Amino acid sequence: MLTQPTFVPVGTQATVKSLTPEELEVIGVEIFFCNTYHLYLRPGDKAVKKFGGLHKFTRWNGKIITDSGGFQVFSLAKDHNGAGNLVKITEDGVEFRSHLDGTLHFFTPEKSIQIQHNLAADYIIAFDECTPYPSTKKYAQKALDRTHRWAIRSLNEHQKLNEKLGQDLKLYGVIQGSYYKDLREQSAEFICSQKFDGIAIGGISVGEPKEKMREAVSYALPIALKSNKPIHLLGVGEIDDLFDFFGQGVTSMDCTLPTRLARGGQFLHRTGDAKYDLKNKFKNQIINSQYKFDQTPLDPECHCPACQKYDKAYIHHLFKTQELLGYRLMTLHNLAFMIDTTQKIRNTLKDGTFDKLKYNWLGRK
RNA sequence: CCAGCGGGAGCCGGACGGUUAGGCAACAGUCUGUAAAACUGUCUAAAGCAGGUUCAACUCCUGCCCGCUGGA
Repeated sequence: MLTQPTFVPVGTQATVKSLTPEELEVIGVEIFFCNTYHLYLRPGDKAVKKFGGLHKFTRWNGKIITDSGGFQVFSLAKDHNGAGNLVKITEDGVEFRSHLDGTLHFFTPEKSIQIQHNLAADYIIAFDECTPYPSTKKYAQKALDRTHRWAIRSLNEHQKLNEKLGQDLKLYGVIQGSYYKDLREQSAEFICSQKFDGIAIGGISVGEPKEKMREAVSYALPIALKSNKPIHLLGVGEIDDLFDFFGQGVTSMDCTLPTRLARGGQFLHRTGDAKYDLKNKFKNQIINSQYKFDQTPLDPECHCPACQKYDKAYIHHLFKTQELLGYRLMTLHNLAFMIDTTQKIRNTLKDGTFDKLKYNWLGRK
């Protein structure tokens, strides 16, 4: 299991977009996140199984964690550019309409776990329902109870398959409960009482104000910590989040942000002793005209291959011209920035200077 | 010199006797378990020039100017 603060990049379709596994290794990535729903649709979990699992398929020597498809219960249910509702939730499971061709698919907790065992990542996640923000308490309670029943079904199926297939995958249970204190506590108690290998906190970063997100975590985290199991935050990863949550004992978090920001043209950086700027949040747009003649690296202190060799003017140009290399260099850099920052947090948590580092970065405790 | 076609934002360009696109570029912003190399916003002005017809002209007519193509 993961034992120290780890940032987990997202590689939904068995690839961290634009980078090779070798490049991930170079910048210090230890693990990335794949998605059950997407890989079930393409190339199909059976196909991946035939290839010998995700590690052999991708040639990635590090760790892999797969999400259960639970987030898609939330994501595909949202109106997306006028597209209709693609999911239907029942006690037994969730009916998905493929976003690719509209075909119907039904995920039960058992099915999600079966797919994940076929994909054969190192860590897998119980099937849950990620409730939207805002949700009424009545609905949040109903969804939570259902998620708990699904948790047990996931756990049972998982234990069965580990035994049957001679695998040793580790399973995370997911705490839900929306933004209600008692529900979060109730969920944390329940999930921690089960035989999960790790505890994930989900249903956060779904469009709520950041304060709300911190609150939701604060309800569940103290209980989760008592379990002495690794704690994963699902879908969290702004720079301040790394400090706030790793600092409180969270073991890992995954987030699409650094890779997605990179493709959107925003680079993460910290120049000198700049305090956390609520406005720019350590990021800037490389396509802005101010960088056209800027011959300094994205971040002068960064040791990633992109920063060692290339300057902003060049990457600015690559983005202006929509050249593929631009997306690659920016992704490389943003991930390296996340990994390096996490490494600093690891180090200072060990030597007792974490608070100082955090204050230095964020200008607050 | 003759003929044909054409002249509209920085560029391309549809339509149309009324209220009048759209795209690109430019500039800025947004993104937290990826339906995302995406999305949003700003720029929203004019019709080569001079007349004419009309209640109303970018649109129809005349002349001139300029460009492209073809022909002498």
